[in-house]
Amino acid sequence: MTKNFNFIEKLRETGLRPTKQRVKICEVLFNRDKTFHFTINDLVKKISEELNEKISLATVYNTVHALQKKGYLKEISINSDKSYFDTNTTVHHHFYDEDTHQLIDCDENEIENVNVKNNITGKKINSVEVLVRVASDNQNQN
Amino acid sequence: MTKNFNFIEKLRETGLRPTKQRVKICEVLFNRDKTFHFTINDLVKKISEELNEKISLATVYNTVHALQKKGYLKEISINSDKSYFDTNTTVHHHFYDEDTHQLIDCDENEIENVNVKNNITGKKINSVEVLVRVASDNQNQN
DNA sequence: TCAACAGTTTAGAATAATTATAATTTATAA
DNA sequence: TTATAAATTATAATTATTCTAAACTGTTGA
Repeated sequence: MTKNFNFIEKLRETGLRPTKQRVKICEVLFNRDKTFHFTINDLVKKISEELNEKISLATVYNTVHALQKKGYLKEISINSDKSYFDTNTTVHHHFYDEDTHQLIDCDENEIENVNVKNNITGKKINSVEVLVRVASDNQNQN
Repeated sequence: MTKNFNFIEKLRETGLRPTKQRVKICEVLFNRDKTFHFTINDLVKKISEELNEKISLATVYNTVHALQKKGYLKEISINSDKSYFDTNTTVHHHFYDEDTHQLIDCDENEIENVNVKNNITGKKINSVEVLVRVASDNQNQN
């Protein structure tokens, strides 16, 4: 049950013109139960799988960045060769599975509040986020 | 006072052949008081500034990765367009100054131990690291 | 309703970081 | 010293991302 109207409204509210492509990208991103973690490549793949459509790479980049700038998406740095995005835009923590390269949200109560006792003078803290790297117990040589 | 012998020994110990280039890179990286945070580009620049030498880009990449694999360097992900490395290879936390794009080590006592209460089943925790993003108080529009 | 215009999309070129290749050179063990 | 395995190098290739300029589309207001 796809409620595109939602997205059209949402996009309009933030001053993004609700074009066909943007609405479709929003469908793929936000019509989900769970948070969606993805790279641009994942997203392009999903679009062609789920919608059977081709949206130009440039448009996907533009749209994702537009959504991010407007606060609908959050960029997450895990490794340096790719950008990950997260549909959960709140400040929250992650597990990163080094075997499968999967990113998993931490439940709020899985990590205690992190207490930063000192800060750089003259600066304000924008976010405090924890990355827990996990891997299967065996393959740890070399 | 450059003690290359140290590096020659150290490299040899871990099974890295102490070539001219590797020893020079080690000098630049490890003959410092403070932890050194750098991108490959920073490093290449430092090499040509401090040693007045040109080491091929490929060699710098290879060497940095070799050092990293052997545990002399640690890779850190802040943003996705570049790899940062850190000569402090212990598990520790960082401030990232979003204005200047500088990475700063947290002192051990600046952040309380992070308590991860739940883990992904079947996986073991490799590291738990905090990134505190800071920025100057003003420029926060858009 | 429709014209006009600004904002979008698009394919493809350009760029930047990184990795691969293959020939040459070097460190080291015998 | 010499053979050989490993390292270095310049350069090409690759990959992720951004830019560009032309074509297209959503929106505004006459």
